[in-house]
Amino acid sequence: MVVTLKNIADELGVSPATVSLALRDKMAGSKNLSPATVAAVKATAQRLGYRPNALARSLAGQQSTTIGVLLSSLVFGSELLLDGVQTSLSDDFTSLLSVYHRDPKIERREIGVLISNRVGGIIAAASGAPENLDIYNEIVHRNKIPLVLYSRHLPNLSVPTVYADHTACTYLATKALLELGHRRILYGGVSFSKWMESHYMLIEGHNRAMSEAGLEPLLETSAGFQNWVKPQQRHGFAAGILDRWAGEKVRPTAILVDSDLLAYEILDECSARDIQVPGDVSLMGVGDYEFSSRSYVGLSTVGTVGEVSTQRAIGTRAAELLRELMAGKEWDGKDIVLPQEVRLRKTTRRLTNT
Amino acid sequence: MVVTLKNIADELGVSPATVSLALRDKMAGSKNLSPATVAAVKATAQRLGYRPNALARSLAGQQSTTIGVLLSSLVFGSELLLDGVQTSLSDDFTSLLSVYHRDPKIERREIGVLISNRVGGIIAAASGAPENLDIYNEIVHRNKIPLVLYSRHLPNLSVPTVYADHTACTYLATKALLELGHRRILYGGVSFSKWMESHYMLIEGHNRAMSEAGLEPLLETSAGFQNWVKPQQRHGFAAGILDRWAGEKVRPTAILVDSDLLAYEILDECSARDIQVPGDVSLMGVGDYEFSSRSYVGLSTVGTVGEVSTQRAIGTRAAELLRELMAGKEWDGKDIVLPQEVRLRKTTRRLTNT
DNA sequence: GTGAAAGCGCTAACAA
DNA sequence: TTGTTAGCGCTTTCAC
Repeated sequence: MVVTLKNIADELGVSPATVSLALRDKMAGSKNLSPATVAAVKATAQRLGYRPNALARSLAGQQSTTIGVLLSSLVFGSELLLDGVQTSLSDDFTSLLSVYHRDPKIERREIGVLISNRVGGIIAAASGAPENLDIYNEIVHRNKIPLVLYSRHLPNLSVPTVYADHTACTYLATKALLELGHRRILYGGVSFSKWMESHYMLIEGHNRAMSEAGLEPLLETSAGFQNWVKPQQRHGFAAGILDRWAGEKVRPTAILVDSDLLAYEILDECSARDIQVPGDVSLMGVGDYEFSSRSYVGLSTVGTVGEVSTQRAIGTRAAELLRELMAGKEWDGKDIVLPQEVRLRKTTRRLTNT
Repeated sequence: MVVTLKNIADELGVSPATVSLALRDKMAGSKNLSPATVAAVKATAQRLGYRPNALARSLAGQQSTTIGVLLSSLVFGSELLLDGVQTSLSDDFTSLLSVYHRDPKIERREIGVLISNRVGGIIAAASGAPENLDIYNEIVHRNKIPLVLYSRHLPNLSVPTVYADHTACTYLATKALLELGHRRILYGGVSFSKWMESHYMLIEGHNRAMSEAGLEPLLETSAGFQNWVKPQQRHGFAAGILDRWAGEKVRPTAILVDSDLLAYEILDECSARDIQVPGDVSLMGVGDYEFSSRSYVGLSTVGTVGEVSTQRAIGTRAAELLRELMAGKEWDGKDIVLPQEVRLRKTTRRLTNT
């Protein structure tokens, strides 16, 4: 029922090799098939409804048309990342999707799957868990699979990494709040693991801006393995930040959180507690996610210069880079750091007095 | 550098066949490897860092651990669909992701890719374009690849389909609005192609409820190939609906749109035009997307009974069904139709006086 | 209990 | 210009 190369060859009385070459227009150099046979082969392939077996092709040809995409989780925003990747290289590659739900055990297993499938390249959001460093090394050194990381680096692994300039995000955001006259700013951030580099870079950016202004930072952060995916946890953390805010003797006039996703939760909780934004408190996020720019949300935030979506930009850039690496180009040793800019909207206001 | 079965066999002085069997614990029936060799094989496989080649395995074993997921586009909500699929079967399968951006040409090509990759099963949002019906037939009849569709059926193809009860969605929504006292209701819907069955079912549900109440429906629909993905188009259609609303002699008191995504655009445009929701007009969507339930959005809508996300439920159910089909179970001929329920929130109000 | 051999569908040298 | 021959890494039947 399913047609193979050999079927076509038999049908035409030629050899499988000829069919193979004809179908792929491989007549470079010494090879030179007559246009007639090429045409004949293509015609009967068409007529028989031949579909090349990609597995056999990869196995024999020692090269794959599949790339692996490893995500830490599938949440709001992931679709844009994927779309960026997809759009950049779906003409030549198909992506094998893996998700590890922020669980290093699953991460390890999924990478194993990608290696087993002999993908031609991998784009991954590594968890950073130390016990999995060896497997990333295996990808790069043993299997020589081109790898592009995003969002975070991996220690002792020299591999290109794509990310939004984390420190700039919070540095710029804080500066913007300061310029609006805010002095008491509550910073809220979550980290999903103790190896989450961005978490610390984000805090650093904020601290630097505050100390440049001669102010003491006010941090409400949670480290450790959090399950951001579970709505309750996400929401619980937002509630915690607002509790902290409400509990301060002198209430902060602004809250800066390390992600728009968290800002949405804060907005939600503010709405429930009847706290006015920006009347009672200004709010700022990071990332400029899809809903932030809607006029009925209007979240002030930080986005990537020249890009609508940071997520999508990361996907696109990572894919472009991976394509080059797969084409055999040498990595120039530079990460791709997406420049950031503040986007002030409705959730922040200028302080008139004080 | 990369370890193969043969390497392990040589290392131990046994045959590749033995290694193959040992590694897969295949000692059923007549086969009976000594526990000692099995242990030895496993130990050296471990030590050498052996990774079975999934391609070779599939090729030789005539069965795949990969499934294809074909999406019409990657937009807000797709991540939940994918997460549903992923969570349901990532333990045994990896998914090959294909997106056709609502373009039947790309759809055709991507399906070709999935077939070429000899996936073990496919979950697809078919466009319904007539020129591609043959290729869906090819999947099912020639390649005998288990197929589960979602969102829409395909004519002349007897294949399980998973979808939210489209007619019920708008029927229930309309009834809810009627019960709130609304009489003039503007219905807005978009279709991306002329084969989009849900579009017509949704209109039908609305019409039925209206006619049961002895009222004339007021429709503002757009058929034909729209690119919903492009924000301008999406927004443009929302603006069109509001224009229509504003232009009516007797203004409708409620607007019902066929998707929360469209409702968000309407909210956005209302905010821009300073139209109060629900003060000036009540608004209702369909689908209960992630943001609708947030208290600062509070979109009244229709969701799947017992499920937080309809998208996720579709992914989960489709995956579960596909798994059964791949396990050889016969399809019982019934589609999976997700029951719907109205969820009234802040964007709708009861009309006090007519 | 274990091995030898054939073959999955294709590609890539090298012959002819 | 085309065919022959070996694999790619694995599974599976059948013989030992």
